[in-house]
Amino acid sequence: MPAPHPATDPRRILLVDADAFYVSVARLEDPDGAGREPLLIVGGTAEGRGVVTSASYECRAFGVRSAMPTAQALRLCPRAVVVPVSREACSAASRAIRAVLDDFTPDVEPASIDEFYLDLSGTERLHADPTLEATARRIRHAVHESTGLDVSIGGGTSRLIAKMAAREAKPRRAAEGRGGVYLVPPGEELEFMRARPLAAIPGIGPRFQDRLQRYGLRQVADVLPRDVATLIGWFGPRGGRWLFNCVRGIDHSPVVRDGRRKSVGHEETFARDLNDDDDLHTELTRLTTSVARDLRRTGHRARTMTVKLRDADFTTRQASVTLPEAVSTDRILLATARDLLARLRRSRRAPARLLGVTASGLTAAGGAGDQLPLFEDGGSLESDRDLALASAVDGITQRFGRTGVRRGVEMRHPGCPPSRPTPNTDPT
DNA sequence: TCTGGGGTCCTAGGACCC
DNA sequence: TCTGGGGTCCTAGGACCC
Repeated sequence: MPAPHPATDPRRILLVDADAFYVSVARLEDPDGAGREPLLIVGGTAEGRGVVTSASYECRAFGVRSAMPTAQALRLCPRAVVVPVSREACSAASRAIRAVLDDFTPDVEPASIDEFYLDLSGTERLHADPTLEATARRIRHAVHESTGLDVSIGGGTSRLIAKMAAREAKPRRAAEGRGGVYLVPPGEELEFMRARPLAAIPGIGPRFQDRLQRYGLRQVADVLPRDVATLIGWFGPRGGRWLFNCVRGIDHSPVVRDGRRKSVGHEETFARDLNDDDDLHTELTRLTTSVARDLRRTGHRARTMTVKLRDADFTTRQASVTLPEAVSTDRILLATARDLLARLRRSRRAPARLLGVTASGLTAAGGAGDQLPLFEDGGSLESDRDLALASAVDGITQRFGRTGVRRGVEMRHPGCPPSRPTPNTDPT
């Protein structure tokens, strides 16, 4: 088989994107409840501060969109039913889709929980399909057979084109049923792009749209007549060049198999703002131990910790610190998080609506660079005892659930219920 | 309308080193 | 005593995506 010729053979990229993913998973999980409800919203509750994670196509007909406050969504569509969906079920569904895609090419890159890029370049003979479209249809069928989920597939010579094409493949209305396949043939990228608004390009959000409009640019067609120098003058070397290529459908970024995870974090918006240091401390402990557990479960250590605080007025601040070595035990992570929270509270004391903890600068536990002797006496931040304790706690948590082990700080207040303000959003 | 939770990537300034 | 420039790391903030 002749090797593919990058200079002459166009790439064959697909974006496989699940339709109404969270709603579909909720329906599969509860066929007799959510499964029978056409007007379905996954997301926060009406009383709470939640937003819509995903809405059924029937709900979208009322103007309901994801990221919209749930209260607003219910005003638009009062008969909608709001349900939660478990994070585990969504992860399992995502893995199940991934497993099907792996049968078609080794080059699968997850872009989010419900989106995957595939590079099918050079697989023509392998699949023996007459066209890329035929392969895409087989993929849709295989995913549905195996998972019960519907996907829409966009395709073309780059990730950018595949992504934008996928939108064209989506079902517009519930009546149209399942999504489909939309491919942009090689050579027709410019024509495909020309007809679209700039806002449709991934990476052009509200802020960039504002800047573009200041120069009278709303449509791809408005940008096409401008030369690179002009665009660089307006949007800087990076932004200008990027935009120049984008509007022509040019994107050379590769599909990368299994990009390494860069960070692990958890955050929570409280049902009511918290201003008491003990309350915040309790929440910080809960979030940090949970991050630590995920870190160990996924075989990571982290060098950088970040604590995020959103004040009642929605001002969001963060503090971070990089440790001399990568760590993964509760003791060090908790001590670090506490320092960071104290720093944020010192600079401004306002009721908090959200607290978040993120670990980044990840390294594989036991991998190269892990546990370098840092101090002259050969000591390190975490003792063997810390590590043994952490793994014992993980064992207990796994067997008895998260209530099996509680931190001392939670037990210090016997009068309080187990310190967990009811999360008002769905657990995804 | 009153704004979730999971992420990635980029920028800019300052520290520090050569 | 004053002065350069490049590279890397760290921190804070922000845009963006699903």
